[in-house]
Amino acid sequence: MVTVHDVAARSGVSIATVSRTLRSPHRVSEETRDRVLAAVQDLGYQPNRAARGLRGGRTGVIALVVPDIENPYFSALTKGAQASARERGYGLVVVDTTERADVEAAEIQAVGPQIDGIILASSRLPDDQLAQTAAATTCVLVNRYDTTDGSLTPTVTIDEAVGAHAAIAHLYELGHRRLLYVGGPDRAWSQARRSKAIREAVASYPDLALEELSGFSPDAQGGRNAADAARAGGAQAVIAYNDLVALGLLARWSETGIRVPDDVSLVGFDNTYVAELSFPPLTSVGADLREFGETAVTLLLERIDAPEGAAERLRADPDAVEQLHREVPPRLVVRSSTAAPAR
Amino acid sequence: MVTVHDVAARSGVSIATVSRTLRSPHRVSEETRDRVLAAVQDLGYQPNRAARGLRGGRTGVIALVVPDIENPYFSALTKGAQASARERGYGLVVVDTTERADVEAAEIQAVGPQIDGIILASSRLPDDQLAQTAAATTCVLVNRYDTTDGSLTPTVTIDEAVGAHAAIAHLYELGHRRLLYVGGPDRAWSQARRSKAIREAVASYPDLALEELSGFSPDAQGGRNAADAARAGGAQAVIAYNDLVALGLLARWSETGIRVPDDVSLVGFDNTYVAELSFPPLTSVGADLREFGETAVTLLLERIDAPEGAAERLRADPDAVEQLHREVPPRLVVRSSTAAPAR
DNA sequence: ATGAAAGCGCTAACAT
DNA sequence: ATGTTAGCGCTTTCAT
Repeated sequence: MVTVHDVAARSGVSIATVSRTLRSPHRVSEETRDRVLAAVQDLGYQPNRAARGLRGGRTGVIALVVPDIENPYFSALTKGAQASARERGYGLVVVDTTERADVEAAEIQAVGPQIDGIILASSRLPDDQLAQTAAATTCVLVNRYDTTDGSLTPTVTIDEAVGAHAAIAHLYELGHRRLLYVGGPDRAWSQARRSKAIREAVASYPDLALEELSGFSPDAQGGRNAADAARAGGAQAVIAYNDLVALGLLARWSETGIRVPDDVSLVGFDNTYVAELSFPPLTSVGADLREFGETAVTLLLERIDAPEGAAERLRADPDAVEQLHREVPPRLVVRSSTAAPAR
Repeated sequence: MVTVHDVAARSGVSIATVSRTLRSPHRVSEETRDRVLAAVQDLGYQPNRAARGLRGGRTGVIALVVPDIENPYFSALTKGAQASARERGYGLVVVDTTERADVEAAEIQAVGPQIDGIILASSRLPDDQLAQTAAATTCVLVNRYDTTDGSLTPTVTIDEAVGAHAAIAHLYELGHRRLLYVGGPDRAWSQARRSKAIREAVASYPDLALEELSGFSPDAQGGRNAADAARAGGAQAVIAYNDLVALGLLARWSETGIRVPDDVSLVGFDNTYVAELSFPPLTSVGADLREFGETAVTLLLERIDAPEGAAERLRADPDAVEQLHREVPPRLVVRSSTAAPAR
């Protein structure tokens, strides 16, 4: 292992100068700097993160906590976060909580002291625990708000209203007037928001009817379970909680001879890559998830690098508070699971 | 932050005793141990990994390097590795190389010194670079061998022969006699092995005919691209390089009115969760990928914890060398994409 | 502009 | 069985 001492010896300076050259180059003469950097290069010196972390209180590592890394939504998010963290010289530790709040809490506890910050994606923690975590750690929330008054926890969310309007407008223009929303688990934070956004979007069209089913697990099995009930009401178009639910609906319908989009149009949410895997490929509403992950990392690193007392300054500045919350507008991607209703 | 000093003060012992209580409990009197552990509990003490790493040369972190975390194969692998690492008190840093060998090399370089070991999954490195990396770091290879003579790099692979035989036997028993294998990229390490295993399995049936197409990208697009050519030869059953390719074939065939399994049977590889997403769901051959990830972590930690000189002892013991290489037998999971050929 | 030295939290000799 | 202490590699005052 190459250390500062090796570099110092090689370039004929003290270890302090080596450190300075790397951390604050302007405080070192140009001549010395060149010599040191050359030695760094020659020796392939890599500062030891553990040592740096010990001294400076920073570890150069952040954590991303997700409910299920196998879910395409979170793997896309992880991909973006990972790339962004790497680019900025941070390591990314991934924690999969297997959808369990207790595991999530335990892991935050265990990993918290060893890292510079946490990204909590679709946290399953109850509100009070979330607020407590947000207060105790440097963290960024994805797909969830800290509902505490005056909370300064940075947040990245989807603008559900934009997404819902895009989906509803698309179906309306195709000529559908009887819609059905197949929702996710009633306890899910996104389910409440998404459902509300869809109801509001529908309400802006006086001649649109909306039914709603909910309580299905947010995966393909949930869609399969919903499939028969979803056809009972005679809706012309179905909007699913997410792409996996949509694929479940599609699979079960295919078994029973119901054709998409001939018999019923189908729209998914999140626009994950699985939307392109099915036949027909799925029309879906979603933001760029990788970008989503990148944004979360950016926000977190801003937080980490913020000088002490920045929070107080923020609290005073209402504009800055807005900066903390990024609400990303999703796009509608039309594929062939939606079409005009049969006459 | 709670340190050993806080725990020591609280329990009225020295910091050394605190450390001992945690590292080697048997070297501490039972009475003291209880007192220290109580203090640890009360204060919520968490040993600082950076400090421990600095002292002992261990960081408590391992890295998993994958070509693409969004690929369901690697996200399942990651899930297993993550769970296993966490269980044993290790952090897991995930690195996504976006399928690029240069990124992979650079990341191994950057991350190597800061961690205790690396799991290289489906490495895209050329043989010589891989051998060099394997020699220079504590690492475990997944889905790839270090071809160096006498290499002691632990390896986890799929037993392709078992998988191929299972798939071919299944199709044979259904009555198919004309088969087609749609292979992946010609340069891919798995493609060569899989293709060979399939040819050998087919050869054990005198009345089986096998065609082969290859060079397709290992994703749904690759499958779509292969779809038309795959029908040209008139094969009764198609075996795809992996599930994504199979889904691509399926999607394109559905567009053109070709029905699975009525017109052609279809088998995927890897048995990822996407195999269950399609209609019809995919018959697929694969090992339990989470277990695969767990095995890799186990092997790596054994390596990390191995005392100095263990390598020499290993080299002397031919049985132990076998232990280094785990070849996992996959299972065939029959779903409805395979059926007897129409008469 | 540069160097000497303290110390981050921990573990492992060494001493008692 | 327990305490004292050196030192891992680094950053950061404080001197010079």
